[in-house]
Amino acid sequence: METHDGRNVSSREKVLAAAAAMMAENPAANLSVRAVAARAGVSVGSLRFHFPTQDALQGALLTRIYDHFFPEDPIRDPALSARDRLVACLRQILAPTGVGAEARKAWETVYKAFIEPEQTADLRSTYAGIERESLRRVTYWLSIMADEGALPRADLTPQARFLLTVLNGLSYERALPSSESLLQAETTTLYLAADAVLGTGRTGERPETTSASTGQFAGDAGSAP
Amino acid sequence: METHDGRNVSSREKVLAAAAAMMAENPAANLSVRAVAARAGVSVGSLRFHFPTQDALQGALLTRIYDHFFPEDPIRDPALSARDRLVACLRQILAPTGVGAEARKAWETVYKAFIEPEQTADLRSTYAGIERESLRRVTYWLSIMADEGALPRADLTPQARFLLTVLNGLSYERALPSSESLLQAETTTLYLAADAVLGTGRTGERPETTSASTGQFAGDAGSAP
DNA sequence: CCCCGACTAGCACACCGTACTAGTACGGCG
DNA sequence: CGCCGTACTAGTACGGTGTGCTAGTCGGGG
Repeated sequence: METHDGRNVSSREKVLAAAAAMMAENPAANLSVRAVAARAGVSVGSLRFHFPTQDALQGALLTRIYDHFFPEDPIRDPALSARDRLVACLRQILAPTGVGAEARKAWETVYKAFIEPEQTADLRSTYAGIERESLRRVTYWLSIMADEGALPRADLTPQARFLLTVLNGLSYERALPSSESLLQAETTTLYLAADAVLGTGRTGERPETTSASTGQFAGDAGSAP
Repeated sequence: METHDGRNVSSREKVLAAAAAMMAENPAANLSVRAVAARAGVSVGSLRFHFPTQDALQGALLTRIYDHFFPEDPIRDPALSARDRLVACLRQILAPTGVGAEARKAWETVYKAFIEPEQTADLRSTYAGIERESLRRVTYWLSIMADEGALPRADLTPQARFLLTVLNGLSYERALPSSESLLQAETTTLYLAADAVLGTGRTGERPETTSASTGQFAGDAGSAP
């Protein structure tokens, strides 16, 4: 916690860890400046120094989560419930999108590649390949969960397509100028989508069951001191 | 106008009118208690008396506006089931997107308006207004269905946001070169999304005592009344 | 008559995000 | 060595939000 030793791990990291932990305990929690600062044991001034705006905090937290949420495919992780695993996997797809300017850059690429140019048969087939690849990946995850009985063994394509649509919407919203906190909205939406496919968690239910999953990465981040 | 004549038209109506006017002038405007009260020429206390919570104000305003502008919203069609009505309403939002080249054109507009240019505060607020408008509309639909008991009465924002994300994903996919039959996939996805928020369509489908009293708003500043 | 309920006004409170200032530790430089 | 600039922290202040509480006004019915 020294002010200026070689590693400035002190405050910035503590804040991030605290915020992650709070998110883990309750995804709907309000990550207010003071709450996070208190939890991290730093002052709001320090927090503001490292994260000049609330958006910055949320952005950093978002990238942190997606960065090392899980290095490899968490689909088989036995420590996680089905819906947590599914959400983690979906986040894997969402991760390369990035946030903020990065997300906009990604969308520029997509736009110039597939939407702006003339729609030739060649272009179509190229995109069809990409789409099929994502679809295959999601379907693979779903099939594993179907094996576990988490959802009925039937044609999983509609569900997979549905999830892909949600992911498309989310990445789209990442590129748009959203003034509101992306973090919570995105998490909630992901769990809603997972529940829709898995049949778990009726509407009114709170997603507090996620503490297991997010808690893991939170502990990872906060283990510094 | 008098305080207590037969009709209490005085304050309640003035507040509603003021709020509607403010929203008409600037959809991105923040309908804060004090701003609306000042505009209406009443005190925040009076406003609070008629609309005990901000949600109540927004709800009343929402019904008023949409009843006036969209009298034949399919949301009221008694011949349709809840999920059919919801899907029909969602299609209303999706409709202006168009399909094929038209959808790409629409997307180009959005791209050049909100993603490509520099992200100024002005741009942000403009988009925030649009987003909030859509969110309001969807929330309105959901609130009606909540009145019917089709889904638990709680904070409908997450669900509405979820549906908007799905719509965003769908309109995005309309712009992309998709070789397969868009219509069927879209319909399936829409119904999956509707089922996700309504809780219908699942194999088990237990009516289940909705945990209405859940303090699902632990995140809501923690000030539980 | 007086009292009661509908209504109004206004302030107080807790919380939010952000700006700003004072103070402290450290490294480099004359 | 002393000095200064940089990095960082703490604390406070300001304007904003939604909500609760209390005192006060009005009109009509016991």
